Amino acid sequence: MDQKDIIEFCECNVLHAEKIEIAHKNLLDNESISLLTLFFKTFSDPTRMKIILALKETELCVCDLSAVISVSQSAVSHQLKTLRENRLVKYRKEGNVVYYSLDDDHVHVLITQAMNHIKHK
Amino acid sequence: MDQKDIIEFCECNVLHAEKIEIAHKNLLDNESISLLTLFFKTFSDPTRMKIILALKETELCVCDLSAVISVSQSAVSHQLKTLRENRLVKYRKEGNVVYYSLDDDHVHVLITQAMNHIKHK
DNA sequence: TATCTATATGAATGAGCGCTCATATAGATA
DNA sequence: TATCTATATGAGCGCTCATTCATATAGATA
Repeated sequence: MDQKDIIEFCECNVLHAEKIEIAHKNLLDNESISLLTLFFKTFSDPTRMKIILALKETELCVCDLSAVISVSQSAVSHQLKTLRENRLVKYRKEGNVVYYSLDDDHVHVLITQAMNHIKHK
Repeated sequence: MDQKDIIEFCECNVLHAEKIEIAHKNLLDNESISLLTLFFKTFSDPTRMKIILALKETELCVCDLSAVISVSQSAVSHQLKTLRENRLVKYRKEGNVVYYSLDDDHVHVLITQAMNHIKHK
């Protein structure tokens, strides 16, 4: 997209060409934007956040998770599916019990940083 | 909440008391969970993400933002309101032009880390 | 094989939210 | 003062999604 196309989109006239050019360089392609926002969306639900926190140190079966975070088994299963699809949890089966654990430990680094950000506001 | 209350919530019986205790210690209070998930939710919308990326190096007026990310002025204004309420952007007025900038530079550290996480999957 | 149990999943529902459209507001200028 | 411009905002619409409820599935046990 060149400068002319950018400027023609806007309905007003107070455009700052140099700043726009700088800003434009920091944008990402649509696929990256999509991946990024979907990633953050995974952390934007209380039930999923509780699951991730609960799994910080130990694996848990679905029943354990349901009990610890006080959410119905079905709701937990639905959210585990989302977390699985986003590769944030993995699981192992033992009989008909399924044990879930974090697929990526350093996810908690992100959460901790977010927490610090909130506290300092 | 004591162990008994936790266990009574669940409808099945495969509970692992020791693991549950460990998991329970890592949970946060409801207010912290709410703050955390709301924070992440702010980053889960493509328009808001584009605004944050565009403001990485330079301030921009609403018109610039609208042009750079190819979103209507009204939609940009609505999302800027959300970003303002979450203290992620600040603004200064000059006449009837409003210049927005990031209120917290190290937000980009979080985004970069999320990006790395996605790439390594 | 028949049943019990742990988990998964489809459908339906209701709440949240991002957009558009119309309009309000505030500052600048004639 | 009257109008023009940049931005803000309320209402309404359509879509997404988290939950519940009912049921399916798979492994274990009798």
